[in-house]
Amino acid sequence: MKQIAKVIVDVPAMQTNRPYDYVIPLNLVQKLEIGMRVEVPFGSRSIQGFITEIVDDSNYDGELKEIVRPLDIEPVLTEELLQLGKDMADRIYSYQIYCYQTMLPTMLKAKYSKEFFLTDEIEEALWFDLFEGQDTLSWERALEKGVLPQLLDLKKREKVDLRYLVKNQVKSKKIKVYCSAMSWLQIEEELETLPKNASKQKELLHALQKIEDQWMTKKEFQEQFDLSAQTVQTGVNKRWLKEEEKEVYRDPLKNHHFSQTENKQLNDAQTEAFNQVKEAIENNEHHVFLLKGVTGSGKTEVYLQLIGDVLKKGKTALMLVPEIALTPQMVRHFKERFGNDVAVMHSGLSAGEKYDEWRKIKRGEAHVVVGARSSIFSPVENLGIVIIDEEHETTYKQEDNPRYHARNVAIYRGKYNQCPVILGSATPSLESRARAQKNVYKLLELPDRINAKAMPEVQIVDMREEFQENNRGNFSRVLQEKIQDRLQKKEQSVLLLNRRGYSSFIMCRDCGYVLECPNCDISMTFHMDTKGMKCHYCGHEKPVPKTCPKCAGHQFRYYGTGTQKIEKELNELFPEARIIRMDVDTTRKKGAHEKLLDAFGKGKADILLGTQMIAKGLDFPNITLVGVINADTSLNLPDFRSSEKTFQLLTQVSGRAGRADLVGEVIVQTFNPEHYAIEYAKHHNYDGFYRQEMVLRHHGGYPPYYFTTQITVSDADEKKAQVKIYEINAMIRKQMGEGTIVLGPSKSSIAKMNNRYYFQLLVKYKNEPRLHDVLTMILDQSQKDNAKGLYISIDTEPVNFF
DNA sequence: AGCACGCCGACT
DNA sequence: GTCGGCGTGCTC
Repeated sequence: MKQIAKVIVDVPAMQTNRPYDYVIPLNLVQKLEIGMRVEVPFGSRSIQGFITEIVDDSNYDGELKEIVRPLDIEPVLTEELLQLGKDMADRIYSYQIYCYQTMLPTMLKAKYSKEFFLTDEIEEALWFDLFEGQDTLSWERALEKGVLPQLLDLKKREKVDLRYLVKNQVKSKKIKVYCSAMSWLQIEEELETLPKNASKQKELLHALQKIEDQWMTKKEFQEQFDLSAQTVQTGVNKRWLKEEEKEVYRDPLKNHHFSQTENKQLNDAQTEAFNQVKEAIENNEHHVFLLKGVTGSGKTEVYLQLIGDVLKKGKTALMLVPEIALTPQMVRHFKERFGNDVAVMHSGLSAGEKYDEWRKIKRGEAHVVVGARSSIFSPVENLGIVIIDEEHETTYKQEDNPRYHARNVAIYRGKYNQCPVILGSATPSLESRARAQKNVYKLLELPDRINAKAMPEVQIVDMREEFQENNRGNFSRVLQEKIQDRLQKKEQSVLLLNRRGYSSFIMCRDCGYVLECPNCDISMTFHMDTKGMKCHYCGHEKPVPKTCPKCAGHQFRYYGTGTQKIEKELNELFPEARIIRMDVDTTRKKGAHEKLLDAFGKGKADILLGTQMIAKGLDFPNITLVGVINADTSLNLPDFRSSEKTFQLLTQVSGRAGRADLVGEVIVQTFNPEHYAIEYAKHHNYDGFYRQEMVLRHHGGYPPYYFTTQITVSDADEKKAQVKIYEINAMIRKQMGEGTIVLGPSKSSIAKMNNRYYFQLLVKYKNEPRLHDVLTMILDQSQKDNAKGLYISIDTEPVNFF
């Protein structure tokens, strides 16, 4: 019987966000499966697609085309992931094709190209001129040579034609391995014929007799039998050794050795939490647990033992960690417990390494996946538990299309697989904590640090007083004293620079002019390393102006506290101190992050100065002082979550001090010492903060009391974007019910980015069954606008407000 | 997203 | 009268 494949094609548009039917050619009938990538003709092109279904007949009126070829031998998406992608696209107003592509390593994304080829005889001179003696000519090359019009003309006269190519990028790493090419007897004969003084070669032959048909690399050969590279090469040249290519995984951790660790004894609270989740595992029940444990309360050990439990049942485990917390230290915990059964996925891996880790998971060679946001899509089967550590982190929400939240995907997969989901945090998001309050999630608490150590003492320093006392620097006198004290005691200090929502800029001293990016509507950032100005949004760079563009003044004042500036100040205050600076600039290179932390851990520096990235996963015993240089830059952002984020950050860094037998101390410098987020952080009082913040959210009508959806319109023409947002605004307001609040429309706070103008609208609602249809309709109708360069984007539950 | 088809202005 | 601009709609 004729088989039809339903295919989601690689065309990201609302009109093509549905399966297209294709005939499966006879020779592929048994070979194609759902979840495979295929090449299909689409219009006049040839593109990639995903088979989502295989059926017997089609409703399509026209003539069906055939699938050209499969791009995989095995499916790359499981049935679960296919379903997930479909549901997800609908919920977050994205396209299925975007969702599927996000689920896969970039290596599995097809590359497209097109080339000209001859269909008829043309003049030899002309052919040579155009095709340079080749059969085909790529579109790019034709463009480069400026012969595109000529070729298009030939195409019109049917002398040449265009061919569309879909290139599969998949490349496996291969290494050469060697094996003896001779039998024992042959080797004996060979030994006879060798001259007496060929002692090394004799050694090699004896070695060959020992290994029989075992394959190994040259290097392994050398090491095992203590031979030189030259000797082995002689063996290869004399054909004593045969050569073969073997596919290997790129192993980013090959130079690391992990010793096995055993389960640690759990304390009462840990045991209680463990048992509750274990029960869900045993009964194959889906529950969401909110594991609230202060820093150092041993959440990780609970995770490890639960994963161990899941593995014993023959199932798999998914563990999500924020990208910046995915440090070698963190990974080590898992590798030490589960060895090679762990696959690690993070942004530091090359495309090839990511693909290999992905394949290990896909083939069931790794049953535990530890990774950042996108690892939630790992192709694991038989899922037994999903853990999201630091669940409050906003990095779990992807900021561009598809705008998914890993936490929601986790819960989806937990339901699908009937397994528990654990959301862990010392400072849960208000949303999650509120759900636990309503018993939607089960609350599990680890209230104490494992070693029964008290939380560090937090001292708040009022920087306004420092200013009045004429201390204009970034270090209060108290903090200076404490740092000096640690230097003497040979203990380590960590200094955090809160850079959220913050940038350094320059201002004219005469007229107050601030240098702005010509493409975007924000001030440009001054960079110490290049001594130039840079725009954070579009990357535009220019030198610091000599004179003010507005008033021609010569004097500029440099504002802001970049890490480099603080480091300089620190150097002047403590010339003898050894400082490690950690920020985007010093950690850009691969492995730099690890190196710096490692150096600090080994005591090669006295002070670690850094941005947000040092707030997590730092676990060194010798740190007894944590200083927060500017607690409140994140407090005054136009974002209803600014207090929550500040509280989380302060609590997070406080946990870094004094974990071992040394007492920790925390100094928080601020201009708002009486702010409740800072007050509650000082007392390590999450519950107090939660209650107060909930009251404010209730008054303001914000999550978790309301759901939010943001609609953004952008266009190169400000007027067009504005007209469109008002149009949408009118439509939404007409359709929405009583309890729904629509804020805006308004200009985005960064109204212009990359020469595009942004307008937005925020819908706050408790129960709005029609919203989904209205928004889907708006997207359906946006096709023409899209073609003209006007974009509409819909963000459900946005986490960052511009 | 591309690409073809189709309807209007500027020109050989 | 034709070339080519872009606006519109379709792609199994």
